[in-house]
Formats: sequence, structure tokens, C-alpha cells
Amino acid sequence: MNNNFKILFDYIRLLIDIPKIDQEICQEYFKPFSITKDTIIEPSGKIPEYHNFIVSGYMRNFYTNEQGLEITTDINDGPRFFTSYNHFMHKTPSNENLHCITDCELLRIKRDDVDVTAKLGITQMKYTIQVLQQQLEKNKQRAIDHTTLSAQQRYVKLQKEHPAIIQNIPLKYIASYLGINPGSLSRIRNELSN
Amino acid sequence: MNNNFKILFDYIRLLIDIPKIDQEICQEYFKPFSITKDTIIEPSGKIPEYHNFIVSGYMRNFYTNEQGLEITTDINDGPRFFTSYNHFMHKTPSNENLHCITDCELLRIKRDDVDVTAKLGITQMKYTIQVLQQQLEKNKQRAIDHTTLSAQQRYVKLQKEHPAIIQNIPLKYIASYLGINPGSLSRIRNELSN
DNA sequence: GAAACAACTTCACAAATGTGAAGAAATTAA
DNA sequence: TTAATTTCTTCACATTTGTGAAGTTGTTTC
Repeated sequence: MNNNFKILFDYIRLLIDIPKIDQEICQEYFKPFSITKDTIIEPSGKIPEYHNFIVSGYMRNFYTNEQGLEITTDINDGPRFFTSYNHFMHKTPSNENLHCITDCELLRIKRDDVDVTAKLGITQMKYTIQVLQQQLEKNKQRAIDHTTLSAQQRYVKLQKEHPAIIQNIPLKYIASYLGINPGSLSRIRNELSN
Repeated sequence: MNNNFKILFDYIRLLIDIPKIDQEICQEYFKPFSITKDTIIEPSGKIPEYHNFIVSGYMRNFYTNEQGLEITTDINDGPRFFTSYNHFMHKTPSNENLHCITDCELLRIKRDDVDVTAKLGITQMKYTIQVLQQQLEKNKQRAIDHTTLSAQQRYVKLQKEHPAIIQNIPLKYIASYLGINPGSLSRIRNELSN
């Protein structure tokens, strides 16, 4: 089996067992896709075309606010799924750009194919529920963190939980994701190093 | 039909159609429950026993942090479901207290009964997916709001989107929910009124 | 390798929010 | 209704973070 699919299945198995039939469906519909760094694979304003699984690499979601400033709403590294679920599922134009920060290896499935596979089995529905729950908790925790932690504490927490992200992507994206001014983040980093 | 169930079904119909059979299942398993104000119906440390639908009234979720301070993580009014989904579904002890701030009318279903009804139909699964998606978006937006908005802007937004909450529950809960010191919130309210 | 560009840091100052105490107002209990 | 309790406001001052400019470092491109 292709190593990318091994990574995908290992990732899915963290939540549920995958019957052989579903593995075959995955291998039929998910297509490997390599992108070079600094590419937007799903632009805002368009209905997302693919459901993406990051095999390796770093990606982010961002939108441009009224002042023309980029706001990074999510940063992820592989292995994991990374899609604007809401717009993908409801077939509505996304308000976010899905941006490959580094070179990335993906496995992706077309939205129309998801419609097909969704009809096939209960496995996918159960998995969807689990993924949504997991994602919901992540967002909830992020909201709580931003409600209760200082800018410095948020940075320290990210550093502790996702050191790879801090080491591998530009600080300006991290600052935006954490809701900290880049200059302030520099000062915080400086204070922490003393 | 009992008026409480009418409110429940109208609420569910915002997302999906409810086949008659599912309505009957609901009426069999959901039980009316009235609580007086200032009661904790699901305490932290215990596995949530019920899936709750608020017919009317105001509720919040809170936990107590290391400093012994209450952190309000969610505030809701009816009609809507309000349960610690994650702990309810995984049967793990909750880290939050489900608190009826005012007198409340609920419809609630026991966890074991959810296990039974879950096996009955695809309707419930589809509905669960929709609710999770909706909740996920809400949490995501809350995280973004706390990342990009000032304390004053967060208060104004809550006031605009949920005026009833501000008018009907103690400000200290709102301050905690918004991540603002009660004294600072008073000042902000004062500045806004000038 | 030099030039051009982007990313990061540093600084002085400004603005927003936190803190804790004291008092006013509102609510609840007796 | 009065007393007790809780909630809310106000204040002076401390702390944190934002702002914009300037300079440094690093990276890309030709």
C-alpha cells in the first residue's frame, strides 16, 4: 500500500476501525497531491472543491478583514484533515483561504465524490461525528484559552503543545493566530528568553 | 401535543424534517423538567446523565480554575439544546457545571435512552452531524472574536446579538464569559453610555 | 554575490484592561 | 420593612499589549 494511505489510515484508526471495504473506497477516491510552498489551494469566495488530508507540511486558513489585514484563523501540520467543513458540506462560498505555508503532501477527495461515498456507508457518518466532536472541542478550548490566558501564556502554551509549528512557519502567522501584534510577540519572546 | 414538544420540534425543524416515527420516539423518551433558579443540574466530576433541551430560561456552563475562580464558558437561553456533548457522548466525567441561572423549563432525555434511540434511526445521526457543525462554527467564531476584537467590541457584539442575555443574567457571568474583569466591564459600559 | 525584498526585533510612547478597595445599588431573607 | 447579602460601580494606580518607525537580519532573485 502507498505510504501516504498508510498515514491516512493510521490517522483514521485513532478514532475508529476502518472496514476493508471503506479502505478500498478511500483508495479509489482520495488522490495524492503535491504542492509547493506559498500556494492557496482553496481561495475565499469559491465553494471548496476538495476535502484535504495533510500527509506532511504546514497549512493555515486566513481571511482578509475590512482593514485589508490578513487574519490567520487556523494553523495545522500533518497528519490531519484540513478543510473548511462548513462551506465544504453546505456548498457555500468560503470566506477563508486555505494556504500551504510550506511544501505539502496531500491526499484529497472531490466534493462530488464525497457525496457518492457518503451514501455508501455508516462508517463515514460515524467518523464524521467523531471528527466534528474533536474539532468542536479544539475550537472550544481555543476560545477558552483566548478568554482566560494572557498573550504571553497563549504563546507559551502553543510553544509547549506545538513546538514544530513555531519552528517551521513565519512568526507573523503565529502572531495573527494568537491575536498578538507581531511587535508585541517579539517583546514577549525576548522576555521569555531572559 | 404538549406545548413544550411543539417548541422542541419547531427547533429541530430549523435543521431537518422529523419523520412522525421520530417525533413519537422523542415524546416517549424526553421528559419535562422544571428547575428553580440557581441550581446546578449536572455537576463537574460526574458523567452527565441527561441531554438537555432548554424550553425557556437561562443557563450557563462553568468550571473552577486553579485559583478557585469561576470561569463561565458558555451562556445560553432557550429554545436550544445545552449539554456537555463531549462528556455526555464519551461517558467521561465532566469538567464543567451546568447551572440554571434563572428558573428553567427543560425537556431532557437520559443518556441510556439516547443509546437506545441512537440505534433506531439515521435521522438522529444526521441531526447530530448538523448540530455539531453548527456548534463548531459557533465556537470557531467565538475564538476568532476573542482573537480579533477588543473587550469593548466583544461586549457590544454580545449586546447586539443577545440583548436578552445581558438583560436577564448577572453581569459577573457575562464578564467571565467575555473574558473581561467585572470592574473593567463596568467602565466599558459607562463609556458606552456617554 | 549584490540588490531587492520580506521577516523579525527594538524602541518610546499610547491605549486598553487588570487590580483591589471602597462605596452605592439592588436583591434576598428574616 | 429592615437587615443582610450580593451585585455593580467607581477610583487611583499598575500592568499588559498596541502602534508605528527605524534598524537588523535573513532570504530570494537576478
